[in-house]
Amino acid sequence: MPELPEVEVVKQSLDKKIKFQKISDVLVKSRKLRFKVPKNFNFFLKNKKVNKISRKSKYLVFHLNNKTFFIIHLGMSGSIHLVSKKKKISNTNTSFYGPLNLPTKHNHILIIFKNFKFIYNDPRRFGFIKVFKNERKLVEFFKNIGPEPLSQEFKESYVINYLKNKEKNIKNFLLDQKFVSGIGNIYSSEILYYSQINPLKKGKNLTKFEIKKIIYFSKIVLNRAIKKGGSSIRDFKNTKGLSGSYQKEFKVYQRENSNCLKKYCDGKVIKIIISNRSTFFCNRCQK
DNA sequence: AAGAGGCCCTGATAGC
DNA sequence: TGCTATCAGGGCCTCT
Repeated sequence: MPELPEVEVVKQSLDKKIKFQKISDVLVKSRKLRFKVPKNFNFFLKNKKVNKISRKSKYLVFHLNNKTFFIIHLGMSGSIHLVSKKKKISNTNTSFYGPLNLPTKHNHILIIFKNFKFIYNDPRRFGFIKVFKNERKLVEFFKNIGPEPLSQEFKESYVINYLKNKEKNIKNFLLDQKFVSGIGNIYSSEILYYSQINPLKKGKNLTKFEIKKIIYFSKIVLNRAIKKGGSSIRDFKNTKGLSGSYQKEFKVYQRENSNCLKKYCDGKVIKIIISNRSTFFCNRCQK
């Protein structure tokens, strides 16, 4: 689920609520995530304060007061819930992502604060948690992560140089976190729709103008999605309020066989599989 | 070295 | 009702 906009929305909500709060305990119900939850996770967090939460790519980064860090990646199905300890769970449960009601299954990690519980839920267990003893180790972990699409680094000269002579198609490049970090399967299709580029087009064949459009619309689409609280699909029918609404603005994603929404284009949205991932585009106006 | 494909896991949904 | 197959928003690893 979570691509850059969703993780950013979670980060913003969390930062407000748990900044400067002290962790009183950690309960690991299941260590079996994408990578094993470290054995010292409880010891590492207990009695520390969360100074800050930031986002890097699709990772949430928790800055602890003794200059150590831990990160959470939500994988495909991870979500975070804050539950007030004082009032009844059913009334006060706050979901920053996913269903408003707290799931009963797959609540793998509980981080206990003074007045609330932080719950990491992840049915598919593709998410993971890692800890870092110092900033150097954290930076080392992120060394292969490419520039943020919303940053100045993601600019024309960088992209032109990167895609030069590359056979790989642009859809796969947008999913390649080493090239640009934070874009996933939904937003890659949406960005290419706005850019009017066929997802199968090879990196080396992109024109300067097309590269400009990709950079421009990456920023537009992602910023708009953040503003809309991210996208909630699959479970969006039974979520309210705090879940995102950008799915209402999808132009191609999950719109297979529908008419292209571009003015004066009478094409249809088609779905193809690229590297085992569904890809949606208009075969008339995306060239 | 670059690029394609398999795989980790559970749940929802479609089709029979 | 119940079976099986297919598909999900990610990314690491292996193979060519």
